[in-house]
This record gives sequence, structure tokens and C-alpha cells, in this order.
Amino acid sequence: MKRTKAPEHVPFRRDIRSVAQEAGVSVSTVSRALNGYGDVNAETRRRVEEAAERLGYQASHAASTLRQKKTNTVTFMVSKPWTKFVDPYFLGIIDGLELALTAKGLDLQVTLARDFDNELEVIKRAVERGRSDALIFARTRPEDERIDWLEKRDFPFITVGRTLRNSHSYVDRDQVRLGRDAVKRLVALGHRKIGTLTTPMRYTYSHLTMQGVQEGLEAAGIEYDPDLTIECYMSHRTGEEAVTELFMRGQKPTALICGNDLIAISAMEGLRRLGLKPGDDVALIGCDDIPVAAHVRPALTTFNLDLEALGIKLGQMTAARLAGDTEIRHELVPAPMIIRQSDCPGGDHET
Amino acid sequence: MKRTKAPEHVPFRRDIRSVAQEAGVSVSTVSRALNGYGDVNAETRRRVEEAAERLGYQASHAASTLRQKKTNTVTFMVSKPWTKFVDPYFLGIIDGLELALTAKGLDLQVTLARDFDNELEVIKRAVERGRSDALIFARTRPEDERIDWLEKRDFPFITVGRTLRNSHSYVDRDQVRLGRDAVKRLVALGHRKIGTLTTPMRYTYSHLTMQGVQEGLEAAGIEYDPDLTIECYMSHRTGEEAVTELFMRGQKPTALICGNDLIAISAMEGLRRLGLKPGDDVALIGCDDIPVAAHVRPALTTFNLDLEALGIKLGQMTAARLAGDTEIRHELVPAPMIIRQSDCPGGDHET
DNA sequence: AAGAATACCAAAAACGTTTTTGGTTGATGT
DNA sequence: ACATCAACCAAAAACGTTTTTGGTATTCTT
Repeated sequence: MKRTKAPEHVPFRRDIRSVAQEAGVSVSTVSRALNGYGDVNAETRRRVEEAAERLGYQASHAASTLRQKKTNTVTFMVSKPWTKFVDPYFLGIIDGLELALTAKGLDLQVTLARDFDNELEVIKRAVERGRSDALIFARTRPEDERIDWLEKRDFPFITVGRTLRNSHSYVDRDQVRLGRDAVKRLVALGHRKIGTLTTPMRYTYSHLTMQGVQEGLEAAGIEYDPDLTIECYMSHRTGEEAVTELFMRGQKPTALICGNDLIAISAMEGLRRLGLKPGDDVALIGCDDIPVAAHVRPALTTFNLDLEALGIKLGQMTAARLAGDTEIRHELVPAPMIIRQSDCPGGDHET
Repeated sequence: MKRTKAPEHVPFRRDIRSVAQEAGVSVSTVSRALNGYGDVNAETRRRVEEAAERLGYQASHAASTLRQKKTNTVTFMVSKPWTKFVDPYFLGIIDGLELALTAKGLDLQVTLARDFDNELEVIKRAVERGRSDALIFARTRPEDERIDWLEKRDFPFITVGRTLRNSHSYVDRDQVRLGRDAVKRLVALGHRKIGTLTTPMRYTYSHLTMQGVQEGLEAAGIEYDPDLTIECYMSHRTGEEAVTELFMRGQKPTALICGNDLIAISAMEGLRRLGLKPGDDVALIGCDDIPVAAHVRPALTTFNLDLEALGIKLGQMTAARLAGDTEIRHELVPAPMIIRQSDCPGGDHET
């Protein structure tokens, strides 16, 4: 039992040299064999692969990264304010993303940003330390300093969501159309006084949804009343509080379009507290189709989003970008409406 | 403008040598200054830090890992079957985990396992390629091959949840006590016929909860009837279907203890379909206090779990382990009951 | 059968750090 | 004034790969 300077508890070396020795070839041949380059005999390759298998060898990621100057890793950054409440959204995306990336031999790595200010910090750190080849993040804002920084550095990235300039590749849902569709549906049901409980306006997608809502109202010949719109922050103003505030203003909408499902569900509670029956006295439409939306009473009418498909598209775009595709690409995925029970006819008798 | 062999589009080198040049010191001094070692003048250190800042320099992670033989990174593995339905659980933990780890100068990295079989694969890959110094994962099973493999390799890891042998460090919730408390509460409300909709029995925590339930029943002098227990898989048998099956068996429980909140919420719907009023005809108790639990009608009585606290504990244990603590540690966090409306008195008139 | 082409492979260089080794400078004690 | 010591720092080695360079058998061409 000869241990060639075995360090501490490690039973034996698992570096490329031990594989070379085991297979009876040179180090460089092992590398070529394992990385699938040419110039290596099929028989030799087999021997090398077997030796590697036997030793449980995998090339050190650090060493190979250092040499190749690429990590074969893509980082997805998720911001904390996001995690807390819209969880399925985030997880669905990385599910699809992971699928598409591994298919291309890329690793996915998820990092967290503690808070708003921390986001740029996290990005800088990841990029400057060279921990990944591309970055993906969501919750874009109309003016987004993360994007400014990355563009200046010419570092590959793709976002979920748009900005004002849209000078970069993104994947997004067709929020404008979603807003229009929601209004159209409610108008068709007889509603004229339609309120909106939006997600925070610092995000681009909130603006786009509102744009859709306004377009929908205009198309129906209804004047948009800003007083019927209220911004919700899940941390300190949920749908419940928003509804209360809306009615305290003296507004009596017969229908509410909600920026996400959690807002809608908590708005239901707010309505009940005011003695109104959600889905009966007041129609509600959500936005995300979170898992619980179907199980709530009344079951929530909302918009579906195929998160996995979105993630896959994201992964494919990223892989293409890393393979040399320099084109800036914009992809919109549709958001079909899921009709359940929370939207109801109404409006006429209330006016 | 002299660019010393600038590769491609990169404006200038960002390696340690350029920092050394900028600061007018040697490479080794830069390293010592930046990593906070002694033997470097305060003034010199300041100069170096400024130079690094000016150049936007961060030590290459690959290079420093290669040299130090440690990554200063901890990997949290999340299994896909988990992500889909019990999202907040997962995210809450990594929130706390990240907090504790960054406080100790460690990076958190999250990876996904596509499915059951993939889990070991992912672990092997991460460990063999040396991408992190320690591993954390959840959803432990009574016999867990991931643990066997890691123990054989003597690789540092900590789990969320227990196994049969418990030969390793873990953090867990006191599920047994939770089961007992749930029964105690329902018995106090007058229930005698108590059903259980468990989470999949392949996970240890399901067993522990059931153990608690049985202990609770025994303490109340009620015989445990296996026919009142039914296993739910969120993928193909939700609480709704489980309830249906339970009543089709001829069982008429007056109360249901549910393995998680989503089971409870979908069970409510199942009850309604049978013409029963959840929280009125049949009492329900959930398990996780997911964000929506309070907004559902009837509001769900359930058990809280301070996920962030759990994550923090996890992070601290991991950091200690990496700092040389070889002790095997077991930590249980409490699970206080959150009483809302879904549990109701009953039972007597039904028997 | 000789030269050229091909297939295969070994040796060495390079990637960007950290850490060890050893040396220089300036201050301190006698 | 000399030896000692402390403080600071530069040079070089090492980490484990990948890739380039160059060389040696083997096969192919004529």
C-alpha cells in the first residue's frame, strides 16, 4: 500500500495524473479522451474512461476554469423581495432553465440577492470573480442599473422582463395583452367600473400591465380613472388593505384586476370584511395561476404562464449567446386566461 | 494608450499583477493585503485596496480555489419534487442560510436535482469536481443513499431532516411533537374520529409526524385506525382526492390532520364536493403555514415554522463544521400551532 | 521501397492565485 | 558602532487542468 504523499485523510489522489497512470497513457491524452477531442484511439479512449470511472475522477472545476477561461456555468440571480411571495414563479423558471442548460452541457447556479441594493453587488461579485459565463435575472425595472453595469462590461446576460430601452435580449410575458384581455373579459361581463390593484410600479411589468388595462378601457369607451388604481406591496399593503382603502375613498368598483394571485386572494378577504361577496358582488381576476388559485373559494380566474417553457426559452437563448450568437433577441410568451369562478357578470345594477 | 496584450474586447487586465503594478508593490503583497494577513504596512494596504477598487479587481475564484484547495462555497441542493409544491419552505430556508453564511464569509450556491434518481448524481458531480466545501440538502429518507455516499467520502454535509441512523448532523422540526399537539387540540375540541392525510411516506418526516399522531391518540385513549390514514402525493393524489377516497371507504372522520397546507386546502374542496363544510362539519389542521393559509376560507389552523431561523442555524452549523468542528450535532426547532378557523369543535353528535 | 501523410501521443507551457522562502531595510539595544 | 530584531516585501513554487508544440510509429501513395 504505497500512498504517494497522500494529503491527510484522502485515500488517494483523484487528479488527472493518477488517471493517466491508471490508464497507462500521458496526461494530455487523458484530457483529450475525456473531453471528446479527436486524435485519440477509440480503444485508448475506452481505457481512459474506465480508469476515470474506477477512480471516481472528475476534472477539477477550478483548474479547468482557470485554464479554459470559461466556467460553463450560468448564474440565475433571484432577488429576495421576489422570493417571499411569488415563489412558484421563480421556481418554475429555474426548472425549465436547468433543463435547457444541462441539455447544452452548461451548469446552472442560483444565487440570492438579499435586498434591492444588494442586487448590483451580487452581480459585480459574480462577474468580477469570474464565477460564471452568463447572467440571468428577472424583475427588471424601467431604468435598471444592473443592466447598465453589465452592458458597460460587455458581459453576457439575459433578463426576464423588459426595460425602457430594451437594448438587450429578454424573455417576457405579453403583459400588455394580458391587461387588455382582462378588461375585455370584464367589460363583456357587463362591468364598467373596473379597479386595478397593481404590483409595485418600480417594475416594468407593472407598467406594461397597466398600459394594457388602459388600452382595454379605451377600446371599450371607458375613461380611465387613476383613482381606481392602487399599488400593492405584499409586505405592507396587501390586497386586503388596498380594497379597504379603495372603498374608503368612496370608490365602488364592481370588478378588480389584480397584479398577482396573492393580491387577488387577499383582496377577497378584504371584500368579505366589507360585507361583499367576492365573485358575486365584485368580480376578481388574478394574474399568475399559482398552485393554490384553483383551490380558493371562489376559484380564481387568472392568467396562466407556462413557466417551464419560459425557462427553457431562456436557457436556449443563453446557450446560443454563449455559443457565439450576438444577435439581440426579444421573446414574448403568451398568457392565456384561465376562467374559473371569481369573475362574474355584473355592473349594470350597481351604477 | 498602451494595451499590454489585451485579449479581444477586454479593455485591460484585471489580474493581481496589474493591481500590483498599479499600487507599486509586488504580487504577493497584494495578496496578503487583500486577504487581511499580517506583515503588511497599513499604508501599503490602503494603497493596494485603492488600486484594486480603481481597477474593479476581484481575485479569480477559480485560481484562488485551485491554490487554496477550498472554495469557500456551500451548496444547497433542492430536489425537484420538492420545488413544485412546497416552495415557501425551500425559499425561507435559503434566505436564512444565506444570511448566516455570508456573515462567515462563505458563498451560498443553490443547485437543482431534476428528479429522485438525479439527486445522487448531482451530489457526486458537485463533490467530485470540487465545486464546494460542504453540502446541505433536505427531504431526507429513512434510508438515504446520498448520506451513505457522502459519509463514505467523508465529505462535510448537513441535512434538513432525519434518517434512521442519524449518524450525521441535522436540523429538523419537532414533527413528533407537532403530531401529538395536533391530536391533542382536536381531542380537546371533542373529536374522536381523526383522519390523517400524510405526505409521502418515503420521507422521514412523514413517519415522525405519524408517530406523533399515534402517540397523541394513545394518550387520549383512542385506538389508531390505519384505515383513517391516507397518503397524498401532490402530483397525482391531492387532498381533494384523498378525502373522496376516505369517505368512499365508508370512513367518516370529523377531523383531518394534513401533512401540509396544500393538502389541507385541497381537502377543503374535497369536503365541499361531498356536501360538507370544512371548518364546520369537519375540522382541518395543516402543517406549514404557507403564505396563503391565512387568506383561505376558512382560514387554516396550522403549525408555524420559522424557516429563516432554521436556515440560520443550518448556516451556523455548516460554518462551524468548516472551521473544524467535527462534533455531530442535532438541532430541533419548535413548531408552534397557529390557531385560525379551520379547526372546530365537534365529533360528539357525529358518532 | 522510399517519401509523404496520417494517427496517435508525450512533454511543456500557461491560466491567476496563495503561500513559502528568504532577503532587505530601518530601528533598537548595548 | 555593531549586533539583533522587527517589519516589510519580492521571487518562486505550487495548485490541476487544457492546449500547443513537436515527435514517433504506422499507413498510404507512387
